[in-house]
Amino acid sequence: MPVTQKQIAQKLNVSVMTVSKALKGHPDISAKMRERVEKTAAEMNYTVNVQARNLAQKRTQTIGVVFPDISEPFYAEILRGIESVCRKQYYNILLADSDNDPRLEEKALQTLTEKRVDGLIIAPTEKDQEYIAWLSRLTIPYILINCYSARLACDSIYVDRGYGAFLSVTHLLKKGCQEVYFFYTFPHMEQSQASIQGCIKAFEELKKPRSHLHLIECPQRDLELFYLMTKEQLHFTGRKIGLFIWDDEMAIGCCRAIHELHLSIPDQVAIIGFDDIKITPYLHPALTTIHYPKVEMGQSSAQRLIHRLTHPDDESVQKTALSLQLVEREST
Amino acid sequence: MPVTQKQIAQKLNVSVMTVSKALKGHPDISAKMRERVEKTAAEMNYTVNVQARNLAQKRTQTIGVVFPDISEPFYAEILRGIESVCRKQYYNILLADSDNDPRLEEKALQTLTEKRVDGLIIAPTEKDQEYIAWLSRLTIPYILINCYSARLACDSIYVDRGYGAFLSVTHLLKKGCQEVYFFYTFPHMEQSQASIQGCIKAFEELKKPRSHLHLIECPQRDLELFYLMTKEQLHFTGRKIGLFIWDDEMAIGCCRAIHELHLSIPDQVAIIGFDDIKITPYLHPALTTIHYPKVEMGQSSAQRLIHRLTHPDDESVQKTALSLQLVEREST
DNA sequence: CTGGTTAAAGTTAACGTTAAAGTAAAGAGG
DNA sequence: CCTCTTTACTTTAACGTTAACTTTAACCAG
Repeated sequence: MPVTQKQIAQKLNVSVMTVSKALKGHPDISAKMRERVEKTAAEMNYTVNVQARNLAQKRTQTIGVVFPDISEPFYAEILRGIESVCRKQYYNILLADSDNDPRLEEKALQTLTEKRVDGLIIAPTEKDQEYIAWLSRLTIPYILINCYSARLACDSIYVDRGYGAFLSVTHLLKKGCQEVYFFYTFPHMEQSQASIQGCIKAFEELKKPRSHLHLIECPQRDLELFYLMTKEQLHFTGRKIGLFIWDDEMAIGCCRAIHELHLSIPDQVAIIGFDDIKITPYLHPALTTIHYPKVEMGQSSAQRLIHRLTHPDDESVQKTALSLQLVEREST
Repeated sequence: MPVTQKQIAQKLNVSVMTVSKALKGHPDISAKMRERVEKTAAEMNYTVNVQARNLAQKRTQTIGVVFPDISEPFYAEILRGIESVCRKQYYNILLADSDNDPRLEEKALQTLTEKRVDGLIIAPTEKDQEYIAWLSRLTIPYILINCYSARLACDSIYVDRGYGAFLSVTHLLKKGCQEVYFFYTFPHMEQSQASIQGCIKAFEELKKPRSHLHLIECPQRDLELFYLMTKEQLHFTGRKIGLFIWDDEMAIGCCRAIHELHLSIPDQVAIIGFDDIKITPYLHPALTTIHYPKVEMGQSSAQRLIHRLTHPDDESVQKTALSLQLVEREST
């Protein structure tokens, strides 16, 4: 069993309060006494019991982060952004993985609430009515990231995926692609629908026939699935093909399929991803992609949340869109 | 402020204890009363304060996990293994990232200790004398993974990287490579030294001249660095080159360099990675690698730790080596 | 030497929950 | 009808820490 302040106090024949005050450098305590306490605490291998402290102080100095899948390099980079801000402001992070499952996400939110985190940063998996109702039941400040919903009146930080799609498809068309395929997933998310609209808008602005835009819905975000769907759906007829893929990781699977179909990148097939994860410049061919400001998104969300925590009276709702940029590499 | 049992009790005009017992289905409480309490709790949006409960129960039902870098797909897969076991046994996970920095690792251990996790699973960054001393000060059960040290008398689960290196280099030599390069990092780790010995052993067994084995030490585990080092160190003289790279992710950087040097894989350069992360089959060319039992490592460590927690009297020390396997793909 | 200030402790109660022991009323057995 | 058990709840105390208040003794100006 871990050592407590009480045990230190008994050993030194002082009160528990003296120990508590000494350990946090309270001016009530004389230098001599403080040193004695510190020395004994070190000898006895004392560490505070954060849970007891939190209970007494009625705050945890911790924020909860809920991601669909931490193992995606994409979320890992957002997390770095959050972490760097939290570290400076002495906040701890409690991370929960929803595994892309709305039910697990609710459970994660439940768990974090029970641990009494001071606030939440959530990258939601889904946003149906029920989920929104659940969110509104939260009594602590929270911020949604990587998600946009007009229906939700809460702080959120997102990118305009529709605009990203527009950029991508415009780029593909300008590169001479005559058939454009958009491989997407999460069909129920507003962002997916916005992406589709972005693709269509690009076709309209460049006055290309809509029939050359192929929208391919992948039921799951899975490497093998994107690989198989590409192999199945792609038909090369001599007309240059443009591929816009939901994200960079899935694009790796699609590239594989293109190679196995013996099509050349970027001559016969141009391909563009989304996110700009770290390995994209090293892939063969290096992947053209839409740069997603991941670290910035993490930092902004943490800053905003901490602001909310330290200014509970500020009730304004802030929706921030971060900007996207096309990064041209070898695959287009 | 969150609702407490006290507030529920007041509303129902019963004692706090009745509420507490009712909420956990204690047989002392009548069905009627339990339903009333449950209903009111739901209405008032009550959630337990886990910290208070942990304090009272003197255990957290939580294990701490310390990884050098969660964003590596490698650790993400180990984590999945840990998670699946913990979920079944009703343990929570508290994750900490040491960012490959021994000082941050100590801090992470400190934080987890303060949060009073019941036990720890640690993938250590470094293992100098000071670190070992620090570990021995821990008063809770812990398990080291992905690390082997003869000097440490504690539970550990690891793979024999030396044997992996032996497998790899033997494979490269049998594929006709005449010059073999081993790109490695973390030179102070016992595993790195073991790998070097494994390479040498392969050369000896196949009676190849040691001078054709090139050991390249990369000061950091970084994609750009491995890419640059490959470009700088590789000299193709017509003799087939074999590359054995510290891990799959770094191998992606090396592949990039090989392409830029206009060398063909696997004809002029064969390359083999380590870990078998998810994307390797989809890379172009698909990467030959050593399969690392990541999920199994996670599961075993969690099982072992939970065993230690539930059988505090069992003082045996268990060192488990998991087996490695070569997965041949297109790059060799 | 008095009254007031200050330094350096100590006391009390609280945070939200639970374990353990206690109690009152109802039901059972002889 | 009296004891004995059982049911259903209540009381008390504890977990480890801290906030807020109180005490004690020393110090110092007038």
